[in-house]
Amino acid sequence: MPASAVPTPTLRRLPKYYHYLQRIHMEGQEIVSATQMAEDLGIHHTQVRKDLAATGSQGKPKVGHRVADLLASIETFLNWNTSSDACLVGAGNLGSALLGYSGFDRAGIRITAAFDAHPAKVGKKIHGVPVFPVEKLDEAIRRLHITIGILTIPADRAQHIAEVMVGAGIRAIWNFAPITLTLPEDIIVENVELYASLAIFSRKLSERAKQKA
Amino acid sequence: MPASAVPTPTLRRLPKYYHYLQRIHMEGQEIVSATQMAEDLGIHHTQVRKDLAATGSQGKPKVGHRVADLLASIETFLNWNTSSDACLVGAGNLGSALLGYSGFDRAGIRITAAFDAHPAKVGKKIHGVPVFPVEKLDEAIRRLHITIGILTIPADRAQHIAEVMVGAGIRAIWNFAPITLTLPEDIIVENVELYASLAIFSRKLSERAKQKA
DNA sequence: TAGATTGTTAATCGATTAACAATC
DNA sequence: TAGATTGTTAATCGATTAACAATC
Repeated sequence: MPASAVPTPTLRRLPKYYHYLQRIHMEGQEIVSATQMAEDLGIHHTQVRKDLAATGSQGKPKVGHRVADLLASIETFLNWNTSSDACLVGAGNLGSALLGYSGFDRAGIRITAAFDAHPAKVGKKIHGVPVFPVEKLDEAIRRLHITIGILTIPADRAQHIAEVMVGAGIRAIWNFAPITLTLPEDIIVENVELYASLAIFSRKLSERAKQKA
Repeated sequence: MPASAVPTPTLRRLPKYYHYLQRIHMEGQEIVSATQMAEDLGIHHTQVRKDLAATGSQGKPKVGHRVADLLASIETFLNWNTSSDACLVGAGNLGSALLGYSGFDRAGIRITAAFDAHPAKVGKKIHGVPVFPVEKLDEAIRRLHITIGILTIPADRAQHIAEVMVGAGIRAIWNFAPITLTLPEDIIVENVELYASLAIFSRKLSERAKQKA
C-alpha cells in the first residue's frame, strides 16, 4: 500500500497549525476545537479536520482536541522530534539568517557546519556555527557523514555546489537559490520559492492600482 | 467583467520562468519555445503555455517566443517595472537579509526605511538603508507616505506592529512572521510561509527514513 | 509543402467544501 | 437527553493534463 500520500497543501498548512497551537498552549489553553482553529486561522473547518486527521491525531466529540496532543502529532508526523545534521553553503545575508533561526533546530535540522567562498567569512562563527572554506565541502561532508544540505548561494553557482554535495554523500537538499537543480532521481530536493510569494504580493498591489485608476 | 482572475499557482510559477529567462537571455539566447522551457524547468508544456498566455505574451508558431518579450510581459504583468516605497520592521537576521536583496528592488519594491526595537541597531545603516527606532514608525510612514510594509519581527509582536502600520496609512503588508494577522478587509496581506517548505522537506526526509527501516 | 510550434477546448485529476452520521 | 463536536462520505470546484485545430 502506497500509504495514500498526504496532499502537499496539507503539509504546507501544518506549520501554521503548529505555530498557532504553540501560541495558545503558552497562553495556557489545553483544549481546542477544529472550529475555533478554523476561525482563528481563516481556514475552512472541514479542511482543518482533514489536515489534523492526516497527522494521526484524534479528538473527542463534544470536547475537541488536546492542544498538547496536536502539537505532538504534528511533530511526529513531520519528524520534527528527531534531529539530523545539516550543512549550509553560502553564509551571506540569507544564509546567516538561517543560521540564527532557532526554529529549524526545533524542526529537527541541526546545522553543524557552514561553508563560504569568501575568505573574509571563513574561520568565523556565525550564530555559533563555524564557517569553513567551500573547498573543504566535499571532505567535511564525508568526514562528518552529513546527509542534508542547505543551499543559500547565488543561482549561478547552485548547480555546481549541489553536484559536489551529492558526490560527497548528501541525500537531500533544501534549495533557496531560484534555479531548478538537475540531480539524480533519488536525491530529495525541496525548493524555497521566496519570489513566489513576492509575485502574489506584487500582483495584488498591481490589481489595486488598476482599480483606482 | 471580473477579469477572470489568474490562478495563484500560475503567479507562483512566474518568477521561476522569469529567473530562467534572465539566465538564458544573459547567455545570449533570443528565442525560446514553451517546450524547451517545460523540459528545463520540469513543468508540463501545456502549463507553461497557459502561464505565459496569462501574462499576455504571444509567440509565433514554428518559431517560439522572444526571450526579451517574455521577460517584459512578466515584468509588466507583475508590475515589476514600476517602483513603490516600502518600510521594513525588524532589522534582525531575516530583515537584514531582505535589506541586502537587490532582487526586490528589481521587483518594484524599494525599501527606504527600516525600524527596530533594539537601540543597538538604531542609527546604523544596513545595506544602505537607515534603521530608525520602532517608536518612530507611525510618524515616518505618515511623513514619507509609505503604503507598503514588510514585517520581519517575531510572531508575538507582529499583530501589534501591523496595526500601527495600518493606522499610519500602510495599505499592503508582506508578512514574514508565522502568524495570521487580523486586519481590515481592504488591507492587502501576503504571508511568506518559510515553514511550509520546511514541512514538505521534513516529510520527504521522514518518508525516506521509513522506507529504509 | 511538411512539420514544429502555438494556443484553445475538452477530459482528467485532485483539493476543497458540503452534507451527514457517529459520539460523548 | 440535547447539542456540540468529530470525522467520513459525497458534491463541487479549480487546476492540470490531454487532444487537437490553427499557423507560419
